[in-house]
Amino acid sequence: MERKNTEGLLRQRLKEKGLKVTHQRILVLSVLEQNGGRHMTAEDIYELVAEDYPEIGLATVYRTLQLLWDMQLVDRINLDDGCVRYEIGHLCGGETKHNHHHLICRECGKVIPFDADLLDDLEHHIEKATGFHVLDHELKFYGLCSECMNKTE
Amino acid sequence: MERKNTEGLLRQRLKEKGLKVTHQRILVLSVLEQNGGRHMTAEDIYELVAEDYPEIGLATVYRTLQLLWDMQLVDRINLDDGCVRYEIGHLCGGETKHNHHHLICRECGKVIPFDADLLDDLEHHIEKATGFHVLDHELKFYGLCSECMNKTE
DNA sequence: ATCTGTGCAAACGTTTTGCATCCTA
DNA sequence: TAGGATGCAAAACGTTTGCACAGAT
Repeated sequence: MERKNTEGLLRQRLKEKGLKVTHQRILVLSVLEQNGGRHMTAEDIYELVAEDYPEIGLATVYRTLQLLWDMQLVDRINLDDGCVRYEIGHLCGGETKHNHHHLICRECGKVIPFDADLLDDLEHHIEKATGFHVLDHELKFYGLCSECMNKTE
Repeated sequence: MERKNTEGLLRQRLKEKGLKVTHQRILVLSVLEQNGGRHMTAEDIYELVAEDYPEIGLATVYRTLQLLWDMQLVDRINLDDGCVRYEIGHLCGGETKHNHHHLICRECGKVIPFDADLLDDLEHHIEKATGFHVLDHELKFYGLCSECMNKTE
C-alpha cells in the first residue's frame, strides 16, 4: 500500500493557504503519525510532543489540531468520555482506511473497535439524494459487551 | 403506527428499580415527547420545564437525562458543538424510528437530518461476529453542503 | 419514618481566548 | 521587517458533585 509523505502534504497545504510551517505543527502531526492506531486526546499529544519540545503550550496543540482537521489531515472521534480524540487522517495513507467504527458498552464503558466497510453505498446515495458531498463519517454502536451481558442475565 | 404511553413506561421502569416517581422526571420526559423532532440540550429542556415548574434546577435536569438514558427512554446525540443533545427514545414509539442520521457541513456547520435504514444488517453482523449486543447507534457524515460546495468551487 | 431526590452553589475538566512576545517568510 | 504563530494565564463552557433540605413511598 502506497504511503504518502505526510509532512510534505502539510507543508504544501500550509503554503497554499499562506500559513507558516512551524516546528509545533510538524511535531503534532508527526506524533499522530507515529501513533497510528490510537485515539489521542489533545493532552496525550501535548505530553508526547513535550518530550522533544518542552516549551510547547497546550493551547498551541488545540489550535494546531483544529487547523489539521480543517485541512483534513487528521480525523476526529468523540467517544463520549468528555474529550475529543484525534488520529492521523485516512487521506494521509495510514493503514486504517477509516472503515473502523466503535462499539461502546453502556454498562462498563469499554470501547471496542470494529472494522466494516458497508458505508460507501450509503455515501453515494446521500450525494445523489441531497447534493451533500461526504468527506468522512463517524459511526458508533451503543449496547452491551459480551461480559456485561453475561453478568446482567 | 402504535404509540406507547411514555409516562406509563417511565412509571413502570422506576417502580421496577425501586426509584421514585417525581414531577421533575415526568416533566423532563414530557418536554422531550412534545418536541419529538428536535435535538435538545439540557439547557433547552431546563428552560421549557421551568415554564411550568420554575423551581426545577439545572442539575436535576442533567441527573434526570442520565437516568432516562440509562433506562433507554431517550436517545443521545453529539453534534460536536460542545454539548450533548437528547431526543425522545426510539423505543418509546416516537414517529422517528431512529434511522435518521446527520450530515454536518464542515464549512458552515449546518446539520442536515437524513433518513436511511441500511444499518440493521450491519448490527446483526456485529452481534454474530463479536457477541456485542447492539441497542442503538449514532451515525454522522462530515462534508460540504451543496451551498458551500458552490461557494468554494 | 425512611431514604431517595432535589436545589443551590461550588468544583471540575476540557477547550478557548487575550495579549505580549517570538519567529517564519 | 511584518504579520502570522506561540506560550502563558485567565476565562469560558458544559457538566458533575457535596450537602442540607424536601418529598415520595
